Amino acid sequence: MAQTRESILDAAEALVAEGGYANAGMPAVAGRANISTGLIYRYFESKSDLFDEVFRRAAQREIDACAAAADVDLPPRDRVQRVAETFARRALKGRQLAYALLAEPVDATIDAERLHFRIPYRDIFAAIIRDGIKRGEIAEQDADLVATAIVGGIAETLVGPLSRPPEPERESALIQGVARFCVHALGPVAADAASAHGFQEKRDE
Amino acid sequence: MAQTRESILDAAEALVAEGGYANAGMPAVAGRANISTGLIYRYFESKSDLFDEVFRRAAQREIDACAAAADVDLPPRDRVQRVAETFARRALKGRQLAYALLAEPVDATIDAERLHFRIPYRDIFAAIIRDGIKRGEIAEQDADLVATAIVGGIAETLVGPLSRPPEPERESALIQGVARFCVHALGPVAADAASAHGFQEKRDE
DNA sequence: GCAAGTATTGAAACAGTATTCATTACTTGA
DNA sequence: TCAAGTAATGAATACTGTTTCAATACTTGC
Repeated sequence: MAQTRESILDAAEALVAEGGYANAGMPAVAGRANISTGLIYRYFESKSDLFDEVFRRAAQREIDACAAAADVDLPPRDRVQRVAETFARRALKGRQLAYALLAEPVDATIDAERLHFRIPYRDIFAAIIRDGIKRGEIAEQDADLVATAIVGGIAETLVGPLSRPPEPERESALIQGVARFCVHALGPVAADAASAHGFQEKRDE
Repeated sequence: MAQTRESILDAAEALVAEGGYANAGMPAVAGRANISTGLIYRYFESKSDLFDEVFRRAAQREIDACAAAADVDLPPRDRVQRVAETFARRALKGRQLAYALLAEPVDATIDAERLHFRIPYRDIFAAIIRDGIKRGEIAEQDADLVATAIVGGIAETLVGPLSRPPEPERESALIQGVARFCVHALGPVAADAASAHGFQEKRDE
């Protein structure tokens, strides 16, 4: 029954969202789903098989939300800002799950899944950057590299706060700061506007 | 004998540098150091105790090198660039060890050590940024946040290349790209020079 | 050369989980 | 109601390394 399969996935995700991956052993998943341990193995080859899917589903929701934030008719810098804010805001809402997706130590196999998870983020930013370069609003540069660095920067900035107890009063400043960082990382506007007026970029090319 | 202790640390680090943490079981460490497995436990409480120290020592060398790169009488943006280049260049040289320090999945206890490892890097960048703000060469902003994001950006950018076979011909572009990203992340020069001439920053404060 | 103390050995014990599988309980079509 | 087939159980097992410890070999002071 496909319903049982879903309930296993839901149970596993709920456990991760509550206490992290460390909290999600197979007996615990089974208990949460009101089934026996052994039954899980009729639906999933192995534990990493199961959690690969758990992480992929959770990641996909995040990525969809960011893709939606990117899908607006605004200048590239605004779109980068929107995506960064969406990423950060949602992570701070789903703290434990976000932490598990971003940083919690897990098995090597699942860690591979986590690396995949960052690629769609990178691609969202990279697409915006390429568009910005085409329009002349962002200087020529390696879009993939900068997009990767932006994703890393956001993640690193969030890991600290996510690993500590929530501090709601600081969240808004954090989100703004992260977004600001991302826009800055795009570099100054194309050469005509900035470099002629004192923006120091002599070492960049 | 303190010499035995050293040889254990050296053996453990050598194994990590050759095949990653996964390659460094206690019997392997003992074999490499030409002692018995049990003896390690007269010098170290536990495996994570041992590897905490291995990682700390290795990290300290990297941090010292970056601190030295930061310790020059140059404008803040140049200093950021130097540190970033040093970080990236050294990581690409000591690939396997750098990967273990930056990203390889390890035990939860050792992972904590890895988080500590990034703090000194953050502090190096944060100090430069504060100095730059004081001098008016960098716009007012949360120095710790930006420094954290920069470290995350560098790390994320390196993880991919470090996890794949070396491609020496691309390394120089990678190092330059990373450094460029870091300088950009500092934002435009203070308001008087840039914002009056078209650099878009309206959403930043 | 002999104790007393210290370093070293390595095989065996242990721990924590994932995984299996013989058994039992359902479900369904005739 | 009864088979035949499928879902489900959960205690036993397998596995993967770390950690222990009784036994042994050194070292050093007397």
